[in-house]
Amino acid sequence: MGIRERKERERERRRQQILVAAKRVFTDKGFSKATMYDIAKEAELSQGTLYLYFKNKDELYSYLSLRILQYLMIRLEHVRAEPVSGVTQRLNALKNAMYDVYEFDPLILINMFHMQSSETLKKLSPDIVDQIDKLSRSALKVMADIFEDGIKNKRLVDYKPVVVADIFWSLFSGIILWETSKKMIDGEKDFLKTTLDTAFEIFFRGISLN
Amino acid sequence: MGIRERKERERERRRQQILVAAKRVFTDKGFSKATMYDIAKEAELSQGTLYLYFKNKDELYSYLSLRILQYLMIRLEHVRAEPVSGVTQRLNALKNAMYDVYEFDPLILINMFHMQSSETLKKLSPDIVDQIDKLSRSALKVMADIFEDGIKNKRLVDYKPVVVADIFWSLFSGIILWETSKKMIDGEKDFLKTTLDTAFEIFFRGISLN
Amino acid sequence: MGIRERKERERERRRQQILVAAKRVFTDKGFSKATMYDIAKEAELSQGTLYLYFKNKDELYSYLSLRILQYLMIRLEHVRAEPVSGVTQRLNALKNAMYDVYEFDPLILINMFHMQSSETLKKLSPDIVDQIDKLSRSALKVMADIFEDGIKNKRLVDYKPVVVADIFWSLFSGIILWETSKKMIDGEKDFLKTTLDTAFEIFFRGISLN
Amino acid sequence: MGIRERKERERERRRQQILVAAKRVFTDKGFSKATMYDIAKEAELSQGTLYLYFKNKDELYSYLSLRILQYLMIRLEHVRAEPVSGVTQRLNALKNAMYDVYEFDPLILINMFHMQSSETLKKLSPDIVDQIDKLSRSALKVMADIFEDGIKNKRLVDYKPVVVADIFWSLFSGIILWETSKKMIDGEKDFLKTTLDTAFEIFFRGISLN
DNA sequence: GATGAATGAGGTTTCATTCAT
DNA sequence: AATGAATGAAACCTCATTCAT
Repeated sequence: MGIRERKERERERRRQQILVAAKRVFTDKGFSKATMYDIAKEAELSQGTLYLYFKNKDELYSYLSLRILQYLMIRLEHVRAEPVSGVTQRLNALKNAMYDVYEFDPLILINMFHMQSSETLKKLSPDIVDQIDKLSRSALKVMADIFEDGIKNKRLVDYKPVVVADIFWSLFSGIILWETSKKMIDGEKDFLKTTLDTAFEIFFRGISLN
Repeated sequence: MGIRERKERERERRRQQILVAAKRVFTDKGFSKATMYDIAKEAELSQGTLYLYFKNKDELYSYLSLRILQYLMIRLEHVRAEPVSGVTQRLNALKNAMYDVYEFDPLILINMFHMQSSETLKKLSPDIVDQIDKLSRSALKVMADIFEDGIKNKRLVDYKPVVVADIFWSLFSGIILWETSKKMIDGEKDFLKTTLDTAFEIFFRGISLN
Repeated sequence: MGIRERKERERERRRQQILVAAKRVFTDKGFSKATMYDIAKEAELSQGTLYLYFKNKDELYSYLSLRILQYLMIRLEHVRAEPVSGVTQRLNALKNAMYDVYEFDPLILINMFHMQSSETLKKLSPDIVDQIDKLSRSALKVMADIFEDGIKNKRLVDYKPVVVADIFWSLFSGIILWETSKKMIDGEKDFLKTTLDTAFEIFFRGISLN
Repeated sequence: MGIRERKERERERRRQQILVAAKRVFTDKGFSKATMYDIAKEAELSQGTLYLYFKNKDELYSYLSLRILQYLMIRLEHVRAEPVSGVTQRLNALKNAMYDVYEFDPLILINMFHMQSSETLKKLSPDIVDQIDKLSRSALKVMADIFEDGIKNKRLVDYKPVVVADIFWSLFSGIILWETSKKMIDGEKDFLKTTLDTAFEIFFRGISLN
């Protein structure tokens, strides 16, 4: 391994260290109440160092969204790559993938929508906006492909695959957001997993033929 | 009408005027980038005046959530109050109610989740936290009642009504959030209504017997 | 006097108060070592208040240049307005005007050239760049007019009036800069006035016929 | 050549390399907006290395002034060393020397005055302050000598030679500063050379007898 | 000698909130 | 009741300088 490569790897490790710290802090306090100082402290680095790895607070933040999308993509590829089996198994695999995504970062989705303000988007480097755009498209595409399979095999209702994928993803994130919100407000017990289970069941019934 | 009452009414009018302005500004810039100055200007009032009607920025903000919940509640009551008819009609009425809520304030849901940060909740007066809590419970309750009806009549699958209501609400807000987000990022055309239609169809298929 | 007018006047007074403080601080420390905190303290205001009157540090700074140009302009108008007399008297009046400008703000010229970095110019509002531009043109114009008079009357050498004015102004500011610099470096006594006297004498001899 | 000497020479070469880069950067951005990183990049060295050759930013900066003074000194010595000729030829030679100085570094004079802030001077090592002091004195001395010659020969007006030299230098740097400044602000064409010509002509007329 | 990642003090700037009018 | 100038704490961010490699 060349020296240059080692450096690059070291740099990547640092970025991850910062992202992990940032995730904790953002999750805990939300975007606007979290300060760069908090994140630096959590990462056991100085504030200045954060700026060596991320252009500004907004950009650091968006890399978190990117990260969860990347993880989602990896899991979805996995589902797609599995030896072809029946629709039922595939939908099941899809469900499990979503559970994993949730485990990977149960709270970040809450803040993920912070990015939508166009004011915020303007400050991001086009590169990252582009990446986020591409990744979410790809992820949706993979999901759509899975549904399309089922539709072609006359196992699923003939909706547009892209729309079904959109709804699937909306349902998933909507539940996480809402259940988390309820928990925050009245400290209820964590019914999320059960709710998610039921939701998937309803959804799959809803798109299945017979 | 007593003088006291007139004053109270006047005061309420002012509050609404501020809330309308705040909605526009928050929707446009997101919570953290919106300033009290922006809101004051939009409301054609001074910054100081805002504080005569709302304790602080967080509280002003949460009244917006309260407002949409109140509207939701009004529409739901309406659905419940309708002369009892078949499940299909009631689900249809429910669907229409949701469209109305969306028309009433298509974007505020995006920011509504800002509130969930427990740091934010701490700064709100207990009174408003309480109101939000009550209202969302009631709204969910009405929805649950509607589903329960169908379940009792053996027209709907025997899930827990509360859970079905939760999922229904999550699906609705998830789609709004996601579709809006897509539109922001790549300026796609507005497919929201169609997606929402399909989503409701799938959902209703999913919970229906036969 | 209307209330609006009074407010405007009050606002102008505040601006001047800040400019006076800023002049002292910039003169004392130079542009980059002077902080907004220093200026605020000197003006007995808070840092935030400075930003109510000036967009940023660079802009606050440039208003100082504007101020000296305005004073220069006033004095020059005075010279031009004087009942027409011989060239000698007018040049003398011009000389005195320059002495006054020097008294008005003996050190600010040192820093005035800070502005020239195009990086700095970019951050200024076009309005102020425009004003500075116009004022310095006008001032140069008045000087050129005076020289033109003498040239037409065959009392001065036939150089282009604009160029003569440029040289006159350069000589003046060059001497102030250089003498101040010498004083700073080796604390020599203040020969500026004498040097300025001799310089003007040489210059006037240099442009006079016979 | 001993090894020690070779090392010293190598070290000197490096210093010059840094100074050349620094000149470019300072000229481009002005003192305070230029960063050590910018300079290092321009010099194709690392930031740390700069500190092996110069104590700090201020010191690096002042060596640039030193450098132009050194060049000025070399050219002036040349003028003085020329086989004695008439005053006219000598003044002409002096004029050409100044043109050369201007060619050597047309913009650095703008920033040269940054140094005058006493706050800046305090941070410089006494050594360099001393050198700058000595060099500028010597340069002025050579100029004064030339003028003294003319005065003794009854060709120039009997002003104090030192003062005449001061004025000459002020005129020169004043014009460079002012013309550069005008060019920056309104992008006018480069009349500097012409203006400089006229200025010298006026100055020489002004100090000449008859 | 050279590097450049890391530091952290300190700068500029913002903005929720207050309070005299 | 309404104002809006003023505050000042605290945020983001920069950058000269250091030091382990």
